[in-house]
Amino acid sequence: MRYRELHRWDLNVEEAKKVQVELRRKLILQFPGIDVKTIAGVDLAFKGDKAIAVVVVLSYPDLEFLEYESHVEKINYPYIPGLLSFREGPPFLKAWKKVKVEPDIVFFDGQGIAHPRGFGLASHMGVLIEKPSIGVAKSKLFGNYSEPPNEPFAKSPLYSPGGKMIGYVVRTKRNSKPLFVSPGYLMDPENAVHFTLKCVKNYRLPEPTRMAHIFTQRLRKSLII
DNA sequence: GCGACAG
DNA sequence: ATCTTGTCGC
Ligand SMILES: [Mg+2]
Repeated sequence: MRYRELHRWDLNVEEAKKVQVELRRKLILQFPGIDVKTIAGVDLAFKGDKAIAVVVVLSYPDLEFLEYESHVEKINYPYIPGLLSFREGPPFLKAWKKVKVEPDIVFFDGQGIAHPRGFGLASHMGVLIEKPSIGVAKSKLFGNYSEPPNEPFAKSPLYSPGGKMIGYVVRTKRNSKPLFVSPGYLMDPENAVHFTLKCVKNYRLPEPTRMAHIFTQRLRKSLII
């Protein structure tokens, strides 16, 4: 699959934040009513000085395995809250380049627009690969919310300090911590939650993300630093 | 200055 | 994210 090279990656904190502010104008927070037949999940693992990126493509709505691609390279950026895409973006894009089955939607393990500058990992990658994307994070980075009831499918809106609704806090499994779901690119909060829940089976994480995480750990254990 | 802080 | 074994509870 292809992607756009809109900026450099070897940037300091100030420059990286500037890129986020400049690129966020390209965001389209509306889902184009397309026919969804495939959904991809993305995740990364780390070992020593290596970053391991995995992309898994599943059929939709059956969620059957279609393709798995990975890429291993040297870690080139530290983890800085708010700048996750500069650490995980480059390895992911190289794995993405190897994908052959076209994904209609891509799930990322992190935030979409629920971000200090409205441009989290899912939004950033969505703009570069020009695909509808959704941010499915396991914890909060930005925003205010009230805890959703302890029932499967319960959800409560996530708001930015200014009062704008930027996503939903979703309970995908009883007695499990909720997920922070926000639209990345070519997506809206309602559809982001819709597709996330349609991809959930008997686990907290939606299948595309869960599968990508499993493969990422499997590859990590078979990797010799 | 202090607390928050995706992975 | 990673370091790490068992243990508690649904
Ligand atoms: Mg991850």
